[in-house]
Amino acid sequence: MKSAYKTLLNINSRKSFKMCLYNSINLLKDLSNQRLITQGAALHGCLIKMGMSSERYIAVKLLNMYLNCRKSFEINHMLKEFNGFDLVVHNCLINANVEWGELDEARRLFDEMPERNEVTWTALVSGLLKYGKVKDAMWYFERNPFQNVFFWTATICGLVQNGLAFQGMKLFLRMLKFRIMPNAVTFTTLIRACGDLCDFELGMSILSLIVKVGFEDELAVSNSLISFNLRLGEIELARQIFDRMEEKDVVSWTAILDMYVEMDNLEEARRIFDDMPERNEVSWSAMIARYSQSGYPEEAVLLFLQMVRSGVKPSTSCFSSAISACASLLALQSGRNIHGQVIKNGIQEDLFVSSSLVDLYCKCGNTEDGRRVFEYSAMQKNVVCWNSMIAGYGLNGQLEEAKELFDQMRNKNSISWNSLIAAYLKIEQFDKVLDVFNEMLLSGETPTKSTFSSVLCACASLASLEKGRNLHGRIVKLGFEFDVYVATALTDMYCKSGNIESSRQLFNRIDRRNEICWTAMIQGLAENGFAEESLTLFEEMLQSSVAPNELILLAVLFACSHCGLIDKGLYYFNLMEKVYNIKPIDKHYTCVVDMLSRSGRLSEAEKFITSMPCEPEANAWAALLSGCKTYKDEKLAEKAARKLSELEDKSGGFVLLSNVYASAGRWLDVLNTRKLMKEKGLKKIGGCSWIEVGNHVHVFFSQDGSHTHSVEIFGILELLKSEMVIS
DNA sequence: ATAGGGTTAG
Repeated sequence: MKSAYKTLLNINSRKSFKMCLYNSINLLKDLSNQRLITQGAALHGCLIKMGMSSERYIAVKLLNMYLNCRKSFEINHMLKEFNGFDLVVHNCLINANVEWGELDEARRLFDEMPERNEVTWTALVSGLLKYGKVKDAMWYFERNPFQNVFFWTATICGLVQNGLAFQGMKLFLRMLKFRIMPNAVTFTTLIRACGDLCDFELGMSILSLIVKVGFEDELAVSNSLISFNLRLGEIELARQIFDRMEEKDVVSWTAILDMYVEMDNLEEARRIFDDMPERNEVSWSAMIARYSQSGYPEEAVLLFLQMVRSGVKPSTSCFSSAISACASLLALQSGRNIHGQVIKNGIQEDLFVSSSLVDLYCKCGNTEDGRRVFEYSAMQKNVVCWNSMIAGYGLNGQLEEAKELFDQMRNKNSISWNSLIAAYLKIEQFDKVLDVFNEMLLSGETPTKSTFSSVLCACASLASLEKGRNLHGRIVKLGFEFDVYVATALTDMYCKSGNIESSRQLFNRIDRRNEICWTAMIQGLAENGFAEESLTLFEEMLQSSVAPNELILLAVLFACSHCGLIDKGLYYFNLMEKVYNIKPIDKHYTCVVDMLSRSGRLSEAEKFITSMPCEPEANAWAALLSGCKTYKDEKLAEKAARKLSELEDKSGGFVLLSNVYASAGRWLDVLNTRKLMKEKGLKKIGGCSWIEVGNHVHVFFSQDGSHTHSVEIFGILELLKSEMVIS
């Protein structure tokens, strides 16, 4: 286009007037579409010089260009040139107001017009649909006296874009009854509608129509068919269509890029991206988004930087994907830099951009800046923006703020509820999790898979088998039972409530097991005393394609320790770095100390704990101390207790130590230890147990008052005792 | 008037 522009400016008078006029109009259209106002104004100057600026077509195109760029001074100047507003000028104004989102003004113009044509009606109806005013649009639709393909196609398309694919299809049938011939654009819209409806059969009937009318080789039609097939998982068909296309454009290439993403082959997608004959901002944004969504945020940010460096102006989509990638990386500084670019580009009110910025600041622990972005984004914020802010407060444990915002929300969706539930889960207010879940059900919102995974997690923490079973029932009804996330949460819940049999049954029926669900089962078996089975399962996992992780090895070591399989435990521990490439953390070392201490290999345990490359946890010393108690090693016990009291201000170590002294008969030391505890203000925390009756959890403490109804409970107990004696 | 790209929860 640049060369066309140069040629035109260098045009000399020998060229025919008509030719020049034609070229100018096309060029103005391009400049206007690309918002190249400087070049446009220069061309305007040339046209004035050549005495062509008041030529009717040219003048209209110039007006359109200035409207597109919202240059009010030039717009007013152009409007003065026209003698009164005729139909065409009026249509231009309506289109521009729709573009600016000034719907009321567009409607006012429409109502004022002395005469209207099909363009006027199409502009108004498609404008209303663009801003979601479906009812109003359909009111005008029924009253339009002018019928043509453009009008019908625009309306069908508007309905589809508002998520009303079925209504769109119905309108298409009416269109056929009116004997209006669909064109290629109509068909691309219809194929998209079939994709929205996930209806392969319907898509195929539309395709048969396309072939019948002879549009199957149209570029846009083929492109829409590629994405239709991809959406329905027909990867082979998508590929076939792409391969047999004679002409391919950026859209085709960008669509086929998604095919490889669908096949989990990001390297190949990247190769397509690098080898594409042409790229535009959409191709860039597609690739950046795919990296970010598929768990490769570093690549997403790198590609974004490469895009900026290569001089392509990032679109708002690129910005939101790049910011989201920074959020996953917790890269606050890079995120701030991009935020600066956002402000420079004047797109801080865009809801996609501001939502991802809110998320970025909150994920990085800065809810104040998050709130600032939230406040300064668009006046009419959408659900996503609100949800990001609520989830952000939740992530940082600011429950009051989250709840307040949640209560202010008018249009909540399931994610809003899930965010609040997750927030309570995070601060371990498990009862609140269940309360909010009940409120959610009462409000009529349908729980999703992630709702269940959160609520089940709360049940597992409460070891509330009754509620967990209840949820399981709902899950079965909704058909979520074998979703990996839900099934894992269920498995974990049953493990934590001691119902290992149900866990096993569930686990065996999960087909695509990920590392999280293996961890849950291996850990659950180990903690419930099925250590050997747990290790067998671990061996089974090693045979599958899932690689072990930190947590699984922790569970494995735990199992070995509880099974007395010390050498096996040490064997796995040694494999961690060498074979599985996992650097042991303090928790793994603690496990090994525990393992050695339990079996009485105390000096080995001591050697191990002192040669650790990282600082031992307090629990490691506690494990050693506990071993000392079992095997009556007072000297080592004193050392361990000292270390333990240096690391944490809890009573556990002192209690253990005094027990060690007691079993050795050193009563004076017992007294001294107790005294020391008192001086430090430490008190032994009593154990507690609980039982669930009906909908209520009853907690019993081993020491004080124990239960609000303990007098009655003990009374009944005495009564039962006497009954038993009598019978 | 169209086909390809965007944000939030687990």
